[in-house]
Amino acid sequence: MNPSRPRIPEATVARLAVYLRVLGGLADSGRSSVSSGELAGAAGVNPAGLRKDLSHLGPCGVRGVGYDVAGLRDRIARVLGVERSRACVLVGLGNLGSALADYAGFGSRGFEFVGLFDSSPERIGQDIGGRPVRPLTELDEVVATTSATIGVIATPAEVAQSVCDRLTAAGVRSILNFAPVTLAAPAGVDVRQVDLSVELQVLAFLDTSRDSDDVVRVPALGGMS
Amino acid sequence: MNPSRPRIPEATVARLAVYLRVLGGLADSGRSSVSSGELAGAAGVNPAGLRKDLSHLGPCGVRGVGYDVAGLRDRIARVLGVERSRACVLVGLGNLGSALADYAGFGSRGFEFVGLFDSSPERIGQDIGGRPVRPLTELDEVVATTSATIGVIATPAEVAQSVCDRLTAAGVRSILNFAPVTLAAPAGVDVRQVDLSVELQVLAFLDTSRDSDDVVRVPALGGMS
DNA sequence: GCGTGTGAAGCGGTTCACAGCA
DNA sequence: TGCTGTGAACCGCTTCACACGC
Repeated sequence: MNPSRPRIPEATVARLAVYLRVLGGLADSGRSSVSSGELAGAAGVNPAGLRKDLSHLGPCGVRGVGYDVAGLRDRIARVLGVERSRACVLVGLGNLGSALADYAGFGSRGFEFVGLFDSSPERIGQDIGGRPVRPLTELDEVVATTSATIGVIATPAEVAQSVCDRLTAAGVRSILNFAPVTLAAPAGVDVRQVDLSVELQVLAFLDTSRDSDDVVRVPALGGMS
Repeated sequence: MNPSRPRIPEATVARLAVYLRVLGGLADSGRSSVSSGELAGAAGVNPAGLRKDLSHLGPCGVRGVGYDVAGLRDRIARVLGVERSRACVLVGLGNLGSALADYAGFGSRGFEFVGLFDSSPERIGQDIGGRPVRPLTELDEVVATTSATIGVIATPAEVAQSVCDRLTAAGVRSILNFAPVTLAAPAGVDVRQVDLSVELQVLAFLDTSRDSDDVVRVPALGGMS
């Protein structure tokens, strides 16, 4: 009865979030319909792959025509669970944490920071993005009263694991971790890791191997006829 | 003759960067040797998978013993191309860009920001992380004189594509993009996308589907003997 | 004996080609 | 005719099991 039960591959879920962003832009500019080809182009993927992704939601287009922009957007939002705003807590308000707290993009995409936490006395009480920074001791209370299920860690690496422990103890079930450490969390808690250095190092590798390849680069290019 | 020529899978490259981080920590704490099991545990992966990953670099352990911490670390660093510091430029010094420019972790992991750029007059001239913010007009010159091949985009979405165009025109070959848009770049230029909203939305999905699954959750748990 | 290195099997995701419907 | 929806082939990564070497 529920078409999303048979499980959606995680790779597809990540792309659905991208489609959602593109569809939002199209809707804002007044478009009412798109083809898989156009949508795929804007999202940077293969049209057939996009249709396969959408097929996990059940039929949602019109053959020979395309997809209804607003309808598809709402459907994806519902599947992702961001059709209404979700409560998040953020721990660690250094440069990165402050940037996240201040980032307007989250609010418009279905996330609201209902609690900002730090352990440093000089940060507590500050206002960031219109919300006060609280001491970590209030974490349990805030998570309980707001029913927040998502936590974001933007602390130094050394304390990230202990923050993770406190978040899970407080009832948070999903964690986005920016600290450069691999976190251990109880079963049933999802942890996603964003490591900025890893991203740069992958780029560095592609960069280096591209350079080495240049030596053997195909010289085939003698005019085109 | 070069063991890394047969191409290393990108998934493996990303994990190599994680191993590198873990090995750095082990070396700092004085450890001289590790087994695949221990290293895999600390990196959050399967031991057999770790050995398979390392096999792409050619034999680099001692059978029956394990891996030499410093030796493996240096070898991975060389393969990734971060054995010496690499020059990067950063465009966009809002909250996120400033956080990145200020992040000490990059310096210790083989990256140096040799140029910070913004188009906003009130940001130009500011010092962030000990470096001055310059106008975008100086981009070509800085890229040329420093031979920077990596660029980081932390601008608003609206201008990200034009910044991407300028970076590639200036000679940058690898781009890390934080703006929530899909960039189009010439062939031969690698673009990696980090979209914070996408990460949160994937978490939201896992969160929602976990909740639905709870209804059918295994009640098997009747003491442990 | 122990832990690395690796061929082989297994699995999931991507691509293709075409059937189906407006 | 045009574009969606999808079964099937294809490809690459992950996992397993075991041979190899200290």
